[in-house]
Amino acid sequence: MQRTYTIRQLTKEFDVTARTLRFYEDEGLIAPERRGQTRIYSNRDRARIILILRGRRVGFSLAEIREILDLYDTHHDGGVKQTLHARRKFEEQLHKLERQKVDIEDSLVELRRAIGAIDSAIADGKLTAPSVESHRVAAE
Amino acid sequence: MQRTYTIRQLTKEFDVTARTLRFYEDEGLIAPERRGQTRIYSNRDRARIILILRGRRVGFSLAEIREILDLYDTHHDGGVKQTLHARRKFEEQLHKLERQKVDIEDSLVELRRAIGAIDSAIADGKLTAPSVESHRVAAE
DNA sequence: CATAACGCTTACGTCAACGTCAAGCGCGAT
DNA sequence: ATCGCGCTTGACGTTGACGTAAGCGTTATG
Repeated sequence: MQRTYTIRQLTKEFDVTARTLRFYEDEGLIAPERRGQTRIYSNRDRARIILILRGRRVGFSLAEIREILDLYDTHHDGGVKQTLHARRKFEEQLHKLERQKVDIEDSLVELRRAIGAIDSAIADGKLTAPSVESHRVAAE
Repeated sequence: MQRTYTIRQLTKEFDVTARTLRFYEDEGLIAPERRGQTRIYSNRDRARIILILRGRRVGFSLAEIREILDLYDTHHDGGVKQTLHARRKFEEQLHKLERQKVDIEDSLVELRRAIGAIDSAIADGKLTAPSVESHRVAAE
């Protein structure tokens, strides 16, 4: 198991640009070490990137993602107050995602219905007629 | 069942600004009629708005949403080619949403795990100690 | 040793999705 | 008749999430 990664390795693995990874660093989402100027990414950094990209795919803003990452970092060594704050935030995200899941399932149902309708129209031969633009429209 | 709506009614119903609805019109997502200058939204417009907002919530861009709406409009009266194009596009969206659903489910699992961990820490009384900032830290 | 290949910083550019004025029109109530 | 309200059309501003170009240092390869 590799311990460290260059920026280039990660860009290829996750299909993001180096600009993006540096930007995430500027925004405080990751903090790779340096050997001189050069960034050295650890497995921890890599794990965070995976979380970031998944968060991005499900529609979280970078600010929200940063907040979650911070909570994961700090809710252990903070006091009760910090921990309860983290719990509340986690539940917020939870509810947001649950709503989103419903939206997605509804959309999936509709899309499958639309595709099914197209397929049965094709099966019924209702679409074998060429379009309006057909060059055979007047023959028959 | 109401047949038409003012812009204000819709902004209240869906909690969006009038600016947003006008913007969607500029972008070709809806096309309400006019009584003079004033926009009159039909049930069809309203249905499209519902689709737009749900699409937005699940992370589609307005361009993607417009494409889908256009497909719903035109794949009926187009020829076979149009219809098959629509089918392909619908399947693209379908796969995108399925991937997204997996991401969401994974995120939900993690969030529930994190919340569960917090809860058991609390139940075990491992969090009753005040934070570092405590005013009683030196007494004992 | 020159020239990629990779890495860095700084800084301006871009695109989507609206927000935010500014200025004006129609119209029902006072 | 004018007040204010709601609606309208520009047009510029803003925010998030990067893209892109300039310019430079380091490593490796023919």
